[in-house]
Amino acid sequence: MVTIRDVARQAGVAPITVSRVINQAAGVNAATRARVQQVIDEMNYVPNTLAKSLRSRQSRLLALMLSDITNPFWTTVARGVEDAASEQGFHVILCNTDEDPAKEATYLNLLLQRRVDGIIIAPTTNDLQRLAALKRQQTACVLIDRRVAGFKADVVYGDSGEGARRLVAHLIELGHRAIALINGPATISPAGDREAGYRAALTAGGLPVDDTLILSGDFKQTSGYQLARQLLAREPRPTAIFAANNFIAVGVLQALSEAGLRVPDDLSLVCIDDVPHASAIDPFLTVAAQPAYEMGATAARLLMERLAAQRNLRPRTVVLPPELIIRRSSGPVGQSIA
Amino acid sequence: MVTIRDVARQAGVAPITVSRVINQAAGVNAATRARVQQVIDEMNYVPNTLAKSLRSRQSRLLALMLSDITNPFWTTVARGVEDAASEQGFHVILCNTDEDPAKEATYLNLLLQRRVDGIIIAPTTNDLQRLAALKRQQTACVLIDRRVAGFKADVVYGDSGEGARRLVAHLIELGHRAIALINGPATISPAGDREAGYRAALTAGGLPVDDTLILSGDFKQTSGYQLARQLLAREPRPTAIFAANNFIAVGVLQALSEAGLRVPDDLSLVCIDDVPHASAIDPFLTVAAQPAYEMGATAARLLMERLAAQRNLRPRTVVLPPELIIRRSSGPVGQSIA
DNA sequence: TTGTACGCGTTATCAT
DNA sequence: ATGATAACGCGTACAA
Repeated sequence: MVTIRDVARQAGVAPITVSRVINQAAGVNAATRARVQQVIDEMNYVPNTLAKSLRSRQSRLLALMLSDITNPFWTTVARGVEDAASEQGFHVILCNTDEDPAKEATYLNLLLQRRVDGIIIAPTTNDLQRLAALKRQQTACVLIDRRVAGFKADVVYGDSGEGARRLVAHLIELGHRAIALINGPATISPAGDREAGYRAALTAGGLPVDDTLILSGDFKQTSGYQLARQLLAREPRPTAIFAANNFIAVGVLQALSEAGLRVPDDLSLVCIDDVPHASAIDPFLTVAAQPAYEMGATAARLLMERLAAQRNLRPRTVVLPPELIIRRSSGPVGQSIA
Repeated sequence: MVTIRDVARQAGVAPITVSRVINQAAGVNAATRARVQQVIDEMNYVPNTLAKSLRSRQSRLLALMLSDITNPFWTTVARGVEDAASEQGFHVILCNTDEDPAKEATYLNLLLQRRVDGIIIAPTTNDLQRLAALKRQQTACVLIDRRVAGFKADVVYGDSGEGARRLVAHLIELGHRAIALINGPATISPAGDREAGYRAALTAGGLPVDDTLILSGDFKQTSGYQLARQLLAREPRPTAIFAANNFIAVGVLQALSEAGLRVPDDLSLVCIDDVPHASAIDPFLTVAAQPAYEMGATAARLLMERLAAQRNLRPRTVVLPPELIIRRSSGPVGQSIA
């Protein structure tokens, strides 16, 4: 493998001069620069980022730790992160935690060893302790989608509380009174936000909150499916379901389909996070779409800004608004409502 | 930051001994090992992978270059790669090329500088020259989903030619005779395979091939939408459309929806690659699903196996079979067929 | 403008 | 079983 020394020898200059040419640093005679550049090309010299990083103490490597790259929401976040990062020559390591704290810990460990410059993470739990290693190693960090009380870091999340409020208000406006909530795990902030928004909307609409209509599982299709089955077995059954994310909504649809029920004729369904291509496939679903791409890009930019800053920046919080997408006015409410 | 020397000094041993403890190498007295380990824990020592990689000449870093992380097919591939890699302590850098050769070249360059151990790539074109740098730098490589004639590397792809054949045979069995193909760019091998499968199925079914029914764009929704509109304007219009991938199919659905046409009543639609959650949303679509997760995991394993091998392995090719998923027998053929 | 000397943190090699 | 030395490839600090 060709090294900077080989190039230097061949060009008849010192290694540092080659270094200056590579990094487009000032202080190199134009003629010298041209000659060195030519040798670089001729020899197919490829600078070694590893050595450079070791020396400069920055890897230009970010990590994105999320719960499920299969979910279009996270996919879009990842794209936002990746685009923003590559604009500034950063690379992104992708890590799937699967909501598993053990996996999360293992990854975190390895990433710190690798000296990534920063980590964008959607923590599996709101446990402050789990992120302590980041502080110890002084690795920059941005929380995405999920807040962790007491953890000093930049935070980027969608205002899903507001999204929840508007979705439920929409249902109330359509005449629904028995609106169920199928939520994710209470240990992460968006679940709390969404339940709060749900409660606020009911109260604002003059409706009582029926705690038995609030179910909690995780943010996956299976969970949505199982909890929906529980709801559908009730007598009378709710006339509308608010699914706390897109995968839960898909699970609900699966349960409805099995029960021979249709949306919106038999039951209304709304959720947080868009279901991509839903409009092309079956445009019934009203959703509060979070600006996933923006969330990712914003997180990456905050992180890189922090890395570039000379002094320590104060932790910043960015809350992005959701977009309500009403694909079809949910039509008449089903029969179980008087 | 604590270094291996700091630990060594504190534990009263040489750095190399600490190294042996970290790497669980043989040749360290149990008592010494325990003492060193204790110091490591006390001092919160985090080994520096950068330095390790520089010295050992391996980064335990893979890269995955694909065209669109937004497509569920690629998402699933990515997950397979990531899972297989992390099993062996490798990290994965994710790169979106957007089918843009310039982006691809830029990424490739940066990845080589970073000394990634290997690259899994779905090349934007079948241009051998574009991958020459990989050879020069002797960086291991696995082609995924797309072959490049003359490029000596492991290849993993789905047998989408067979998938195409079976899908079209299915349509013929249902009585269709005017079956259109909306394909991706001819410059990449899966597009060629799918057209070949399409032609083979028609011929085997005793039907003539009408070249005007074969349209080619790219593998994105917009392309599928536009080409579908062209097809629908024809008189008589085809009774079935074979979309060469899932995003094209979604574009077709969009066009159909705008035209007030329904699947399968007015027109049949089949495609390569699954549309996730389609079954829960509207189970009409017959697809030939490629084993995306397996493809990713296989590619990663081939790559890591090659890295671990002492000697040079011959290039290997793995072709994985598609799975035909018939979500609902496509029902009676529309009226435009006699 | 260009160059010399050294260090970043680790491991390979060889020695004890 | 343990250690001394050098080297991986580059950039900083300082010198010329």
